Amino acid sequence: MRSDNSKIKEIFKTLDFSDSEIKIIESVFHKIVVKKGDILVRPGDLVDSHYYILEGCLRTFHIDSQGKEYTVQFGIKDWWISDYTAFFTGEKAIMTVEALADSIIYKINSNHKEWLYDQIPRIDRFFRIKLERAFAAFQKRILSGISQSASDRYQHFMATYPEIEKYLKNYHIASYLGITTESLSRIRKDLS
Amino acid sequence: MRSDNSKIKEIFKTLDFSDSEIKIIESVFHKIVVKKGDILVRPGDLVDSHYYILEGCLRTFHIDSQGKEYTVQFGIKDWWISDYTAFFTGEKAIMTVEALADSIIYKINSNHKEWLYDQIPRIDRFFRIKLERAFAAFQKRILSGISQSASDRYQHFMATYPEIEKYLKNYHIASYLGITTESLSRIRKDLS
DNA sequence: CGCGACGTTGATTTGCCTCAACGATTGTGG
DNA sequence: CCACAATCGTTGAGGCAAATCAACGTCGCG
Repeated sequence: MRSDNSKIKEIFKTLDFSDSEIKIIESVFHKIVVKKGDILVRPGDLVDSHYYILEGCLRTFHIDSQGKEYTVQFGIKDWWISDYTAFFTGEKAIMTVEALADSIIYKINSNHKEWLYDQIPRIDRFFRIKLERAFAAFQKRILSGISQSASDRYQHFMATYPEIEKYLKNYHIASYLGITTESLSRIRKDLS
Repeated sequence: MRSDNSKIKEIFKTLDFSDSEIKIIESVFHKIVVKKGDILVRPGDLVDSHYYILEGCLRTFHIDSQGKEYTVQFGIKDWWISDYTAFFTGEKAIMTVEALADSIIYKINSNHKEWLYDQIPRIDRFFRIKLERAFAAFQKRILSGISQSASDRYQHFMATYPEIEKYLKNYHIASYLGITTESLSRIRKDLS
């Protein structure tokens, strides 16, 4: 399968693989095509999958007891997404993972991932580095959350992730910033 | 050196090493003893070290243009600490890492760490798993920050990390929660 | 076309901040 | 070891940012 082959190369574009390694990797990645609005993970699920976004946009969010939504992460092309708390710790999901646009995803499950680490050890390093960068970004976001005003956080978000904007409704952004849609509306008005 | 040897085993307690591996690891870890108030990383530093806390307590915090402090992370026995944004990305530090008590630290620098990954590949996995757990904890903290009131965040923090409390002043906790010391004082009053 | 989802605006309330003053605690030098 | 200063924590009054509640305009889609 030549075309799937090239997708695998795209996922791990910083690594070079032999044909036999590509075969190994292909055997544990599964392509899923989802439509806007589709849900990949629901609260209470056991999350044993990690998702690579080849195309489209997804978000991970939590719904509290009052039904309010809080977005923890957006993901677009070439990002990985899941409910990481559940995926890494084995706890049940408290998050929902939802497609914000028609998307093409490559999915790998937890056991297969561990197996893959054994088969091709430099993939361990690959994911460690991905994780390091994501971790650094989260640290910055925590700092932003405790140190900046809503307006500053909004401007910072828009400047940092301009490519994501086109997939988002205002209420997605508000739920990411931890403010209401009304407040976001007023912030946008003040800035214009 | 029998005693240093045992410390290495403590740092990597989920792994088993041969004597020659222990020698390799010892050669890249350096013990530092710091006093309460000592600074390990300053804003503007190139951060090429990762710190393992054998004993004591440290924190990583940011100082904004008005001189206000925002604590991003505390660390106690058996935690790792640094300015991760700087350490992972190679950017200059925007954080300060400070000892909140007399502490015993084991320090490894970035190049040595990469070298160690090559020498003993399962250490890659060890750090990946550490990072996964830290990442999950950060995701929870972000959610807490955007979804909970200051009082809820305070109670959640105290319940989750009771062992850290004894090292902290109230203003440390306030700077971690993103509130003022006055607000924290009032929250404590309301809860009692 | 008509309905539901989305975004905006206004009035009011609330949670946390700011500024200021004052106890309590800690630590240090005489 | 005490005295005193500095640091830390608490309390009060007032202000501001963002939430809440409510109404209404707009847009996109079945």
